[in-house]
Amino acid sequence: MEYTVHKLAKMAGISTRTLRYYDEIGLLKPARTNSSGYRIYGKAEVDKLQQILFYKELGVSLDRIKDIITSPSFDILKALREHREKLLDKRKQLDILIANLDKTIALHERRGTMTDKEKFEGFKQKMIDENEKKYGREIREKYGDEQVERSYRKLKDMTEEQYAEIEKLGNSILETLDLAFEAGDPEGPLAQKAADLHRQWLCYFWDSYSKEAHAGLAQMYVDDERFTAYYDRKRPGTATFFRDAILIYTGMNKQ
Amino acid sequence: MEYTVHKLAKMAGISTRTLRYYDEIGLLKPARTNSSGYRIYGKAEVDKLQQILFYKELGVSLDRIKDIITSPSFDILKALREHREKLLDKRKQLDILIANLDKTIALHERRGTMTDKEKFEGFKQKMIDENEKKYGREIREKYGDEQVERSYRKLKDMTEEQYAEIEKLGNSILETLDLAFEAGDPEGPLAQKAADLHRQWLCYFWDSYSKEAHAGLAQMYVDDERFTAYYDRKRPGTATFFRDAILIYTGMNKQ
DNA sequence: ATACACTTTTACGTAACGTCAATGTCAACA
DNA sequence: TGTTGACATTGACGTTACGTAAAAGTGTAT
Repeated sequence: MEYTVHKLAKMAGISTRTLRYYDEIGLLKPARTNSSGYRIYGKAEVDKLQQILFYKELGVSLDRIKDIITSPSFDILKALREHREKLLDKRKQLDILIANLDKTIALHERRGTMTDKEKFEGFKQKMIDENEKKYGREIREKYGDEQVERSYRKLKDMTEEQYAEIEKLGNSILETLDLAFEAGDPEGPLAQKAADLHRQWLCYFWDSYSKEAHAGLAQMYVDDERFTAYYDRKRPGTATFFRDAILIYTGMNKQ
Repeated sequence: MEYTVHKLAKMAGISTRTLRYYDEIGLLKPARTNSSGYRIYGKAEVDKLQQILFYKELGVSLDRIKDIITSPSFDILKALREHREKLLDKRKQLDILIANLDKTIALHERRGTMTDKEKFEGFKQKMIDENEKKYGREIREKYGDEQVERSYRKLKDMTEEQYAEIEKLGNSILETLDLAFEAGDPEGPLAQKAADLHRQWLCYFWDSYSKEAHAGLAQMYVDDERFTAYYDRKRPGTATFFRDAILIYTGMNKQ
């Protein structure tokens, strides 16, 4: 059975242009051409086209498809696995984009409905964005994408009162921590109060609190110089002191 | 503060080419050019570039960004929502691609580790079991216990090469059938090729082939909803189409 | 004979730049 | 003051996988 471009294209559900293109790049050449230069495809070409379309459906580039179907020694499995990795990366990127879009849409929505709170909302969004930009990777690596997503969603859904509460809490932590640092004892009541305030603060962002995660975050405050700089900005050593206090608070200090 | 292309590009983390391109398409024109034609950007342009990059991060096209930032009446929310929908579609497509890739990789892996006799045997046994569980009774009723026993024994005794061949045949049947169904003619070459492949496939299981049995099985593909569901999973009507093709192939269509 | 369906090659357009190439400008140093 | 090196300009081609003409020839039916 022989086919002209039109027939083969219709059968395969593609355009004649595509067939001519495949001919042009040497992916699928016709069996022969007739006296008028018309392309004539045979059975073998139909099979080959089937294969090509199969891999194309998987999102493989024509270049790679060429490798796959022309050289029999080509490591198909490896190529497919690599391709899979690429697709996974792409999807991750998409997820991030969608999450950001959601945030942006929420921002615009609120701006449209609540002109009064515009500034407030803007600030919240900015805080999310900045947080993401600064610590996004580390936090994501340590706690996983989902945890971060939930945390952000929680922040987005907060009421103004809750937000004010968080801010107040944050200030309390710093004040108490300063006093505690002056007292010098991470086991003392002030240091333990600071740790407890910090736990409360965390609970605004985490939907499940665990001593282990709390202790882990405390360790990060010491390991990551940006956190350290933040807590040490008044007096060096505060970050380490705070970590010790939290380790004692969580009971994670005895390993 | 005024910036030349290089400075602004470095500050924003993009290339100078990008800035020139944005100028070219009228997305971001410099505040002025100096006597030598150098592009000079001011504070307003910095802000605008920030906006542009923000929307770009969201995956919005430069064309749309232009709309968004140039006309203040542009319905940003609507545009963002539509964009979100597009991204969701894209992700869905990606998920399907990945799932198909997984299946394909699994298939190739099985073929690759075919030398490992254990896995091969295990899979063969699994196939027999599944077959027995699914269709055992019907097949036994229609063709008798002995026939089924012989068929299973045949499958168990197969060599790896034969087994791979069967798998390949099975896939060929489905692929060819799909194409044939699109072509729409059960008498056509593709449909008849599918029927012929199916006969070859059957001959791996039956130790005596007959047109009558083949036609009978084809009818069962339509009568039994599980077979129908299998062949119709892509496009409804495929099972019936396949039966018709086989009836023509076996010459059993004129009763 | 004419209409109509189909074929061919050639070539530009797509999105968002990367990457030369050829040429001009500016600040600094010997 | 001349030269060097870093920076600027415009112009143009390359990228993917075709879509979409345009111009011209071919096949078949009426």
